Amino acid sequence: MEVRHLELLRDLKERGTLGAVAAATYRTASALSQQLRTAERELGVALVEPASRGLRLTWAGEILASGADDVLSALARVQAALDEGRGEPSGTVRIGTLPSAGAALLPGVMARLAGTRLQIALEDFDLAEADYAGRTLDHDLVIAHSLSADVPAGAEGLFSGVVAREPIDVAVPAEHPLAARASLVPEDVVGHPWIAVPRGFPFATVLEGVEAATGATLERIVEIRDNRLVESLVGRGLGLALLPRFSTPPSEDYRLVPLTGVRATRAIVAIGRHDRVARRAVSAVLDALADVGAGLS
Amino acid sequence: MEVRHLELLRDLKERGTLGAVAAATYRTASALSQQLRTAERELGVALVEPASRGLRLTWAGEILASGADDVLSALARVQAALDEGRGEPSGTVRIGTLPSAGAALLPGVMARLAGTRLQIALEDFDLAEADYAGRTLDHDLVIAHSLSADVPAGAEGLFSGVVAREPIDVAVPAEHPLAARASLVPEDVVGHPWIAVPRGFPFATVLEGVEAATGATLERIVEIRDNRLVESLVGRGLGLALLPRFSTPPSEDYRLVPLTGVRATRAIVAIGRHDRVARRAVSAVLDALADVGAGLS
DNA sequence: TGTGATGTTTAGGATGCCTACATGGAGGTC
DNA sequence: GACCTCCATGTAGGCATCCTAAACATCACA
Repeated sequence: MEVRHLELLRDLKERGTLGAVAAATYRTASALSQQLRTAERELGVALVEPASRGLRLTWAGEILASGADDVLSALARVQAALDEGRGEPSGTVRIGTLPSAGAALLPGVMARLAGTRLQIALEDFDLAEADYAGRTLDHDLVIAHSLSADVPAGAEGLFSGVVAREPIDVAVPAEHPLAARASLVPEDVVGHPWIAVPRGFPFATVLEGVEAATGATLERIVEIRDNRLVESLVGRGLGLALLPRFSTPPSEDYRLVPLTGVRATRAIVAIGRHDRVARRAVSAVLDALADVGAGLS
Repeated sequence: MEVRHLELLRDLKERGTLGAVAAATYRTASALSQQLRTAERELGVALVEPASRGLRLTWAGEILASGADDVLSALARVQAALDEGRGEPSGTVRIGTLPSAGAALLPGVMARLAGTRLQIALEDFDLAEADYAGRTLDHDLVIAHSLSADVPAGAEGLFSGVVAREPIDVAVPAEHPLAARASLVPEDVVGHPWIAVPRGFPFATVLEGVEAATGATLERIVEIRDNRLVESLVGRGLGLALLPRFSTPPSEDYRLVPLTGVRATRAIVAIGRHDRVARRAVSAVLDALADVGAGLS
């Protein structure tokens, strides 16, 4: 019963194919195949079986794969205790983030971490809510968001902590009749053209909420993912759009007006695997995130 | 952070010297010394330091040694889950026992285990209560007893489960005036010669309880450890003695009379290290022990 | 029926773990 | 103080293990 084998089975379960695990761990598929063989010989049980083009875990493989988390977390806790005793945490923390929240949070985090021995490796990606969880395979911490709950879809088994709650406002062109309003309700915004996002992407549920509340169907003139592009389209007066308050820069071309009467808030959530979050360096970054997040609202 | 190193540090902490660990794990001290060096190089911290003739753990070594239990227990739980799925447990369970409780319990346990694939390796030793805990290093399960609490002295960090509660009776020679009594109180038994046990050994606390309750000092004509020897001395009329009810055979030469008015019960307790008790084979034996123990009272 | 993706096999090289033996220091004994 | 024992450490070499590279086998899909 070796930790290496448990880890391999867990990775295999998560990444699906030997090749993917091999690439992620900088080894060859051959090495992993041999490790699986060795583990099966030592334990006397089949751990994987061929399934279509790839492999599937047997019941025994499943047991070991799910047990791996406990073992690796225990190991990570020991490492954390050691780091704790050694003083200042150090090392590189790999962060993946959705762009808007990253823009709002990470400058502050980096500033707070300047002068420490912590390094940040940053990557950004714009995904559907449910896809952020998968990126925790490649990053220690993933900054995701959730429109409906405090845990993003798909992140149920992971560590997750709400960093901030960000209102989602209606971006109104400066000359638009609604631009002077202090706040808007769903009935105000129907009948105007909208710059929307594709289904499943951020804020789509808010638009659907507006439709559900009014019974109307919004006129979606385009479907755009990138918020900068949305901003410039709104600025040119092409229509209304939804934009997150903290990460949208002020502009003379549009105004952000709060939307009430439907749920128009997203939770910005940091998610990660338990064994990685247990690292002292990672939890230090998490603290910094929470700090900066609290300062936003 | 390798499990092998954690285990080594834990063993070193428990057994005291590299040589003792080497003997217990069938390796040379040189090998272990090299392992310590490797671990220190990998972690970048000193784990041990010379102290008098041997080694002492540094603060970092202490952290890893205490973290080892969590990690090894997690591993053992995975193994147990695997065994569970595989059906019947198998393997050898090493039991150490105090002789009297072993005599009362183990025939029943062995009978219950006949026909399974479980093997029992048995050893017995007569020790002071506080010394049983140390034997869990060499046995999966140690059957000990406790006169005052439900956990034997020294076994605080270990798994422990009460298997049975055994009354300690007064063994009275058949012709003795007290032999016909249905029960005795402390006042009844002072003024008679006693066959006692050395201080710190089983039942000594009961005798001290009798003295505390009456204010008298008992006349101890001998101090004997072995219960069989005590039985024969009582049978010859040399004096009164304390004997455990379940593990003392009936005889025409003496009678066992219950003692009331002082705590005269011992808890027969199975103790073991968490990672070993997590083994499915061990917990199966534990179940059998509890079964047999429940049948005694 | 090819073509690409996937896992497996084999051989060989690098690394790591362990034993045997020699060395050095610390305590205890006469 | 000389000697002995216990304990840890250093060195050299054997052996197992883990990995890579390359060829192979299998399956799905077009």
